[in-house]
Amino acid sequence: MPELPEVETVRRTLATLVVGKTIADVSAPYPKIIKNLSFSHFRGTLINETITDIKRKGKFLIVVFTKCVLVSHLRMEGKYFYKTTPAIEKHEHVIFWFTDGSSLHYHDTRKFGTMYLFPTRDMTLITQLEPLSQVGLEPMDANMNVAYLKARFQKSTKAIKTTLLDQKIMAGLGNIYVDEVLFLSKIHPETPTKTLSDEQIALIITNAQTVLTKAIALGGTTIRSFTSAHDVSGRFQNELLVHTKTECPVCQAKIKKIKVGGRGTYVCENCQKPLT
DNA sequence: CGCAATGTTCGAAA
DNA sequence: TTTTCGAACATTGC
Repeated sequence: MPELPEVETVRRTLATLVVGKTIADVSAPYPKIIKNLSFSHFRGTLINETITDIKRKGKFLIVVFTKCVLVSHLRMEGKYFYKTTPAIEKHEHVIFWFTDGSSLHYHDTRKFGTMYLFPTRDMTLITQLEPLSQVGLEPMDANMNVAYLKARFQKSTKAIKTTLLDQKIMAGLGNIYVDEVLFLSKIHPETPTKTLSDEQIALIITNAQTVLTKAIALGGTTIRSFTSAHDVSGRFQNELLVHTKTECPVCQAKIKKIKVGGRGTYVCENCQKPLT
């Protein structure tokens, strides 16, 4: 469940469940999820730590403890399950056990997710280190504007969809929302990035803000139900205009499914003018 | 059996 | 040297 709105939904849900909890122990049936430390160092640093806040930057979840910070990326299928019974299920790779007997289980069928633990709570410092240092401005950031994107679009011959999926440039959009944003902006996903006009760049920013804000308000998008029960399900899937669709809601033309940068892409070639 | 899947990264090719 | 492209990561479900 991972584009910005889904991660934000997880952040909000988790905050109500685990802020104030203290770690009694940590186990990791699949420690490869942890990237910057050995599991024993990870575990040793977290034991006795209390969660004070949960933040987010782009698609990264940031769990703030008393003296350390956990940065977690869900990639394609990462999920957190809060439990009051100790059973460990299949695909749960890292488990945080709290002193009150409850626990937080990181579940990820494809094992693509990542975790980084920093032994400090200086966010200014952590933000300057990998992986957060690579995160670009979010569409709703006060500093996001046409000049910022234009400077980064300047020399790129890549398809605009591929560029918008690059988190170093603009953070937050993933495969679903980028299709929606380009549809609303009437821009074909294969348009070479550097050929976009200022007006089109402005449209991309406005529409990205609109789409993400609305998706957050609706708790994100839940399409394709993966294994298991408990899952934070959103309602934005009912608002999708092109992604997963077969007919354009504006002109009724048939929506095409193409491949852009290796990703399944939905486009109305009547509303989103193809190149030349 | 083959392919695609809400993501990112790394090596090879251009 | 820099940028682009596609395979790879690991697993499941259609």
